[in-house]
Parts: sequence; structure tokens; C-alpha cells
Amino acid sequence: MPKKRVLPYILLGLINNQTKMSGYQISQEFNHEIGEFWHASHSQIYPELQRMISDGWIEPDDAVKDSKSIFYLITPNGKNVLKEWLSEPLSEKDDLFSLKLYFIKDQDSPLLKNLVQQQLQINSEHYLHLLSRKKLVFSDESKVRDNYGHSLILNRAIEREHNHINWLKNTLDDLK
Amino acid sequence: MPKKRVLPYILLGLINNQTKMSGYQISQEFNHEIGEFWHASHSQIYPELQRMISDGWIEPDDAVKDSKSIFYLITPNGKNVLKEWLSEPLSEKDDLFSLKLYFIKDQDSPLLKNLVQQQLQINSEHYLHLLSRKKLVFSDESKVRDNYGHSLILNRAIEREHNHINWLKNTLDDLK
DNA sequence: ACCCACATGTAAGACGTTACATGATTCC
DNA sequence: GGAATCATGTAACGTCTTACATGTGGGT
Repeated sequence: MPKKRVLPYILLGLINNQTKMSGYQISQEFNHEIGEFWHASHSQIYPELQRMISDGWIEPDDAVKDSKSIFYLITPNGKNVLKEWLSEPLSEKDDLFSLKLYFIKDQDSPLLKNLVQQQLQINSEHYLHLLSRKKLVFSDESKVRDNYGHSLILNRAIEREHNHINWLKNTLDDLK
Repeated sequence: MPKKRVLPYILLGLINNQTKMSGYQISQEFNHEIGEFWHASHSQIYPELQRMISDGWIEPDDAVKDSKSIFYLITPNGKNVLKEWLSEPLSEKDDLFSLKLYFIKDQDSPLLKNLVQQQLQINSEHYLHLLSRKKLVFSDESKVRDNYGHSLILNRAIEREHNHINWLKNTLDDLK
């Protein structure tokens, strides 16, 4: 199976969030908030927008007659595509958790709880995996001495997972 | 300036860590510890090893006459290249901190303290940046309600930076 | 008139993935 | 002898980056 593309869904999500966006505005977005989680250059964005038009996900807004910018609107079909993407199960590999959360505006959306629960599951398994690797690879102090940098980042990774799991649990409680 | 490649330095670091490795062994490594931070498929690794030979970074170990595997050793030149890469200033963009730590075996290496200090600087700046974005974008509660998912991950990102900074500070103290 | 920010687009090349291909060894 | 694993390599393709290219509009 070919690897699932992410960029078109991000563009869809951005247009959906703001109701109406130009290619230039989208490319600027990656310098701000969404830039924490993803990046795309304008040379990627413009052709992608054309593809999305031909797929019927978005359409140019003919109401605005600006000599410079072209604004795009999401179509009903596009709204469905976005919702389906947001509903797809998270994978441990590509880590789309934060990105997808960014596109959920409503506190009461069932997608929200769903995403947090899935991520909690993924992180819990990963946490246990890291603990077992630590036990295996750093079974005694001499191994730590001989691979000190490695032992540092493994401990850091374990702590990070621990923190993330706690945050996810707290967030889940707040959502209930 | 062309974007700096990472893969060859990882291969160099792996070979250096283990003294001697075959392409197959390297590809297996990405299924284990180093896989937390990077991945490469065998179809990338084999040609890369050839390039590294022609650059004089590594050399095949002729002492081992295995009908299957080809083992590679790091050259003195390769050792220098690796050390220089580890000494290059960290950038906020590509986040090579964990990866580079992985290749530092000695607790007393000056590179260790150097890396932690650099990363501390980067994370501290990023932390302040996130706080200012939060103040700007979520200036009142209605903005939070209207972009709930976004506010969640922004708060999560702030907490994560905070945790990471604390860990870096503690680690730095331990190193002194 | 000139410069700069805005705005959109195309082309070439680097990098990485999946798929294709081949051969040796080990285990049953 | 057949299957699975070990081991190396090439080919085709998709994605993303950098560079090239063009035009508009506002400020001085």
C-alpha cells in the first residue's frame, strides 16, 4: 500500500478552519501556529490546490474579484473527506495527533475524545516498550557507562512518554 | 545552501559505536534503539555505504572473509568527520539532539555538556515563543472555545517544553 | 521610476519509499 | 528439497526543496 499523503488534508483543514483562504495565506500559516507541526513551501501548495479542485474538494471563490489573490472554499464533498481523515485511526508511525487536534474546533466533537483515547493507547504501549528495552539494554551499570549518551536519551524518552500519558489522562477527564 | 544530509553521519556513528558493521546489521539497527529517532531502508543504506567508501570515511574489512556479509570499518578520516558533525551547532529546525547524544559513548566527553547546553538554549527560546503565541492567539476564553483543539495542543506543547527544559537542567547539573 | 512585499506558478534535483531481483545459508 | 531468513543490490516512483520565472500593487 502506498503511504498516505498528509498535505492535502492539512490544506483542507486550514481552508475549513478559516472558511476561505488563498494559496499565499496558506503558505504564511506554516510560518505560524501550524508550523509547529508541519511545513510546506508555496511550490508544493499551489499545484496541490489545483489537484484538490479537480478532485472536487475545494472550489475557487468567484465572488471575490481580486486581481492578486485567488481564494478557495471547501465543498460539501471536501468537508466529508476532511471528517473521514480526522476519523481514521491514528498510527504510532506518523504521529498525526497534534495535527488532527488542530483542526477540531468544537470542544464537544466526538472526534476529540476519540483522538485522545487512541493516542493514550499508543503512548502507553510505547512506554512499556521503552521500559523493557531499558531493562534489556542497560541491565547493569557498566552498560550505562559504556553508552552514556544512549542511556540519557532512553531515560529522557521514558520520562517524556510518562508526562504525555499523564497529560492525555487529565485531558480525557476534563472532556468527560 | 543545500540541506545537510543526516543519513551518512548516522551510518558513520553506528559503525563507530560497534567498531565493525555490515549493511544488513545497520538496517536491523533501525528496528531497535536508533529506530526511535531515525529510519532508513536497506535500499538507501547500501548505496550510501558505497559513497562513504569513495569518500574515504569507511573501508571494507578484508580480514573477514564471510561469503555473505560485507563488514565496514571507520577510517581515521571518518572519525574526524563524525566528530565534526557532532560538534556542529544544533539547529531548532531539524532536532538532532537525541540522535547525536546516541553516538556519544563517554560520560566525560565535552561534546555531551555542549549538546545539552545548546538544546537548553533552543528549548528556552521556544518555550518563551509558545507563551507569547498563547497570549496573542488565546487572549480571551471565547477564542479558546472557538478553537478548542488548537488550544489543547498549544498548552500541551508548552508543558512539554517546560518538562524538557527541567530535564536538560537536571542533566547538566549531573554532568558537572 | 524604482524597490519591496504580495502573489502565483514551473523546473530540476535530492531524498526516501516500495517493488523488483538475486543468491547464500539454515532449519525442518 | 522447500521454506524462511540472511544479505545485497537495482529500478521506478512520489514527495519535497531550491531555484527560476513572472506579474501586481503600494510606497517614496
